[in-house]
Amino acid sequence: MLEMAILGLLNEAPMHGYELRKRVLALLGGFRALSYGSLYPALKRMREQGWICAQDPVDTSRVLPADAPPLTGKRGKVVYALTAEGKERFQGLLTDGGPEAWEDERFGVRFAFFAQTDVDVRLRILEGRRRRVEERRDGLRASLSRTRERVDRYTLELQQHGLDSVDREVRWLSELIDSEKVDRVAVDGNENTL
Amino acid sequence: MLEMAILGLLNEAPMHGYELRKRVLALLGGFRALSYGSLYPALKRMREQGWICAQDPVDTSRVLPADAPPLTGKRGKVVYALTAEGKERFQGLLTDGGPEAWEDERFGVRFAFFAQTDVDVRLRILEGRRRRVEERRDGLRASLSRTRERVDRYTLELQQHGLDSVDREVRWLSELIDSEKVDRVAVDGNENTL
DNA sequence: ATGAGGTTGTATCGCGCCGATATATCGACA
DNA sequence: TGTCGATATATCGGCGCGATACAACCTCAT
Repeated sequence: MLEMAILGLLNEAPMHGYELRKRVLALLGGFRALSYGSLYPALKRMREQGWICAQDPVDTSRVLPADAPPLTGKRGKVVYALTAEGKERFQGLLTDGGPEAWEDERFGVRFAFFAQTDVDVRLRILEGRRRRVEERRDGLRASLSRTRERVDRYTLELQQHGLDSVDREVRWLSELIDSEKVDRVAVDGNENTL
Repeated sequence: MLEMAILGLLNEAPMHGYELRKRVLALLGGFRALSYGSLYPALKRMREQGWICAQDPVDTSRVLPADAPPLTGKRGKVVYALTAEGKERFQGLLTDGGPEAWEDERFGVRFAFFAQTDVDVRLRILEGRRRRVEERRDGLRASLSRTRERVDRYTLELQQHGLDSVDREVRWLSELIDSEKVDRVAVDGNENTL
């Protein structure tokens, strides 16, 4: 969800919408897009919620000539910043390792801010995510082996490619989990190695 | 888009919504989901468009007792079938190799019905798709090499994984394209091999 | 210097799609 | 007999997208 991405980026520095969008796009590495049609409504919602506040300079430094046009727009740059509640909210999201954290929509954003989370939460989310993806993989595998003989080449190819993708994600997650466990042991100084 | 998936499946056999959903899920191999919140409105839209018609038996075979409850629901199974216009529409979609055919949302469905399309359209779509994915890959690569030194491990890992995914899709598409070209040469009997 | 084109920047509209939810029927099995 | 799970239809609120409009600014060739 956008909420966390916006909170996380504004937590680093105040920004206006346009830059926020570019940063989110870069952050997620193409995992998810972010259109203006989502961004501005989201900012509005979050302002109403009290997570963020908007400093609107309207560029009063510029003097308008007397015969200025109707100036219907008069939109100035709006710089957004986190409020105290916003910071609190973001910290809450960081600490939360609940099931929603490993669903498709949230996982990417969640992962992008892993550096600000502690090892236990990271592991919980990664393992939850892996279980989730494994379930999908098994479903796909079953469905594929059931229909393998009865469908045309392209349907097969598509399903196989889908299966390969989730398979790859499982492997990726497993590597990350292993790596986290090594780190944790190094930090814990060896209690319950499992 | 759902429209084509529904048309394509109903083109094989009439079905009711519930089964339609299962078939679409299996067809796309997890590429896209399909919730009831999309399905039923889509069916409604398509009925209004005249692509499909609904045979509603309402189960009149069953005799209601005189003291029957309000029967607020009284929903019977609705079997949907393609109309002549619907078949025409589906054929039109199959023949169309326009740019929308290789965008993310449509490509999966489009590909699932490749068996009913001819080689030239298949090649056009596959090559369009490859160009599209290559663009994204190059953008990602550039962004990654720009920021590589300035971001934390997890952001890097996420972006790298995203890049690997699109890279993999490009390779997949290339194999498919090669394979199509071999087939075409075999059929054409060798004119303009390129 | 002027004006064309590109980038920055804010904002809205319609609509597709999702998740959650409500409701009803049917078969299986205890 | 009752209850559970699968089958089945349908709606609601809300999010996110693509398209679009608008406006200010910068650069660069003419």
